[in-house]
Amino acid sequence: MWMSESIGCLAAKLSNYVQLTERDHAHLDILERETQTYQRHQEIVSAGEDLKYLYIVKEGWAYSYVDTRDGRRQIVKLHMPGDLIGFESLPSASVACSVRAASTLVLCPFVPTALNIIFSKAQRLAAILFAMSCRDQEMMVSRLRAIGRMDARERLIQMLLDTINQMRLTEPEISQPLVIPLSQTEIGDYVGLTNVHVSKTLIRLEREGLIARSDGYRVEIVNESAMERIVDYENNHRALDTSWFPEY
Amino acid sequence: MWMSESIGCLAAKLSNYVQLTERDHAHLDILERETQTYQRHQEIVSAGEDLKYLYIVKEGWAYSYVDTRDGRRQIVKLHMPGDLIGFESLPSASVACSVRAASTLVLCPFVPTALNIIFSKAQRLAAILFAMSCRDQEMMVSRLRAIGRMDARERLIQMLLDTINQMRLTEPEISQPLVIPLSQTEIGDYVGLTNVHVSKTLIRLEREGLIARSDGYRVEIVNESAMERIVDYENNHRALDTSWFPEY
DNA sequence: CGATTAGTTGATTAACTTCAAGTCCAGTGG
DNA sequence: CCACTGGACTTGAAGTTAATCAACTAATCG
Repeated sequence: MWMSESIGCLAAKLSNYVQLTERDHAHLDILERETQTYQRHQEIVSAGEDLKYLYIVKEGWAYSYVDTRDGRRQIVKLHMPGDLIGFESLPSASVACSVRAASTLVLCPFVPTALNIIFSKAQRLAAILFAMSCRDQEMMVSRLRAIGRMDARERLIQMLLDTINQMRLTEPEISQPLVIPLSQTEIGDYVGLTNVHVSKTLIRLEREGLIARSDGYRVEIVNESAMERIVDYENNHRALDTSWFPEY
Repeated sequence: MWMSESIGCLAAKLSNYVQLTERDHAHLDILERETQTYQRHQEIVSAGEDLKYLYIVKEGWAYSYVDTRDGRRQIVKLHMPGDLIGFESLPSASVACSVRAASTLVLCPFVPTALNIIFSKAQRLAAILFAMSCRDQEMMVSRLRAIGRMDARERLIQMLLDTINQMRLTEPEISQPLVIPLSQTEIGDYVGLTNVHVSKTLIRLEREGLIARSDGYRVEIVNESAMERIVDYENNHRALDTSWFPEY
């Protein structure tokens, strides 16, 4: 655990959207004071526990997931640097989704009561957090559409586009091929398919010339616009509307 | 359009969770000042439009949905009295989900800039709204699990349990049989199935003695605990943890 | 070097969709 | 009052998609 000298990860992501004041930065620093490192596949919290911490992703990827008793798993969200983890657990104070490291991972844990200060002393920041929570909902809508109404090929295309666009948030000129630290079983758990069918469908996408793969893990999105047309894609990650934010 | 004398619908629902102050009530009244009535199946907003209003449901049911160009539809949420509509559209200021009346419906529209006042003058209420948004996410997690990893029978069971528990929020001792103002096509769009398969599966649930149906629209949940066991159900709609709320 | 994990492949099976026909209304107009 | 219409639901047959099962390959790691 150490003080971060550089700008925080959440602050970095948020400043893509809004102009942050000194005061905002000061409050955000409170949230990003502590860090904790995890290994790939390490379980960070398990569903059902009492909620102790919320997290900001500093480095690496994590994912939230839910299980059924008989072993089926659904991955709910991917978390990349600057993302917030655990807000769906806030209302009931018990963990709604288990969280696991998808790669080597650095998180900044903070206690929910830290929000107290933000709501009372930094209302504009509170509004920003609210907006991020709403944006999460927007992404869940798109995932629901994909899983509920798309076939395997479309689901994987949607996932790849979501992923690259989420990566671009922290690295706008991202270089291909992408390294996606998820096994095909995990990809299947994300899009609601089996690992076998993911394998077959990725091979199909490769034959169609939409993607290229190398080394087993690297994926290149070869024909992004064709893929966007197939799933009628729209990128959610645009600027924030701040017209309803409070002034200081 | 008329002033409401009685307690607002949102206020009524929130007071199931938290003790609202005079001040909270005053601010909530601002949001519930106007009302607008719609007929069953009437379109209230369409995806892609500029966001003009957020809504609170006063009476009746609505649902949010998304379409694909080729006509597939996914219903995202059901909205019942006291629910908030449209928060997923807030970040981008453009409507993310179309909204339609499922029954005769009364809504209270309010402009997003009204949130400005709540965040700056009623921080505790802002925290409550934030908590409601997080709770929405929690429900989306459960829907994602259902649609991504359950078969038709389990999905319908999950939907029925979600529905009755959501109804209990405003009417704790709800009387069966329930009247669910959704066609089987709409139910299918909600759970990611065709109307044909919904029909067959409901008949199966009826034969199994889990539900009973009458009049075409009425559904009775005959064996709720058995249904809860089948889908490993847990009811999200419990008390709110308010320990992180700001004081006034 | 065996042991484990991730991915691929093919055969079989199960679940769900599609298509098409038919029933049972409630509403409409002659 | 009755024929006509359209919507919602049901039913059965046929077709498709994805799951399951099982065997095999390649890579990694002690």
